[in-house]
Amino acid sequence: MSKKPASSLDPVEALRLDNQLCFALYGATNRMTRLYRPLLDAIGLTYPQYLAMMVLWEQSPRTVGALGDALDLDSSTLTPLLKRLEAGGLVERHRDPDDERRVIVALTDKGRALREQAAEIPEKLFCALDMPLDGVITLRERLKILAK
Amino acid sequence: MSKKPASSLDPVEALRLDNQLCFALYGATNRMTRLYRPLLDAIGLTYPQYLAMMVLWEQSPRTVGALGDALDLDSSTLTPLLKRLEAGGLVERHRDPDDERRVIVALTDKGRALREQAAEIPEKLFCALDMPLDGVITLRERLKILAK
DNA sequence: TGATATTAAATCGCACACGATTAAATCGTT
DNA sequence: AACGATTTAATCGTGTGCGATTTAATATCA
Repeated sequence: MSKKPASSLDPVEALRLDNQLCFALYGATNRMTRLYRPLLDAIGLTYPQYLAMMVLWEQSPRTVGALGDALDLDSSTLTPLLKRLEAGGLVERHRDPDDERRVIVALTDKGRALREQAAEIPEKLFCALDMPLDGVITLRERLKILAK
Repeated sequence: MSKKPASSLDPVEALRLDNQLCFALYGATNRMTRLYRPLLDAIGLTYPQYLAMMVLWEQSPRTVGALGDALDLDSSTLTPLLKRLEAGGLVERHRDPDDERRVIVALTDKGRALREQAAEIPEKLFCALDMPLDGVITLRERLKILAK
């Protein structure tokens, strides 16, 4: 029973894959994306597009910057994503007349209507997760701390 | 105090961003990547490349398929990544003589040597995380369950 | 044996992420 | 007003992820 504590400075042990939080996070993210894919395919969204739509369903219109703050993404990622949502008729983009540097993103009727079709997704995903609710909540809260 | 339980079927509440495990996971993964970046830049690896190298430091050689099982990635992602590691002189790739369908990936001396430089990364990252050790361990174990 | 099925990796196309740079608009200070 | 600094998106290049297809090698079984 001479097992060293998990805070061991032993570099070999420290590098083992099983010990890595990063790897657990990576695997969990991969699985989450796979679980969402069939549900999101049905409404024609990718996973990041779905997250962006959730932000907009909470509040629209929003500037690209405000969207980026909510999603922790910058314009180099968001601009092409939003152009695809625009091409799909879900959002409109136009410069803010009060400050031409800003671009305002607003849901279209079609974008708002999509919310109804998306409404069943969280419940379906929870079932697919097959994890007790309190486990999900604990995990989510710890992840929020990690995400700062 | 009439707050509904978190398992509520109310679609509006269910879709709220704050309630989404997927979003917490997304944010945590983003932050983790940002924390790793400066550490990995110093040894010339990207985050997925670092994960692949960890798998190889545990056991080399391995086939592309075995690497994919460990990382939960398929050849369409791994092949280009491995070619970049090969271009950097960290691994060698060659067909398995016993089964020409397989490709064997093996660390080079340079690839093995990199392990020493990477040895300090987990400790540095743990410090950057600023989360108590038991919190990290609990989180990691719950994520492993999620990743199945 | 020989036709067919299966397996393993590579290839291709699309959609992120993100660092670095660019371009335009606004702000701040004098 | 004027000019440099800052802010905001967009653009560009590199590196993932992954579904779908392709190619080559091996396995299966009539």
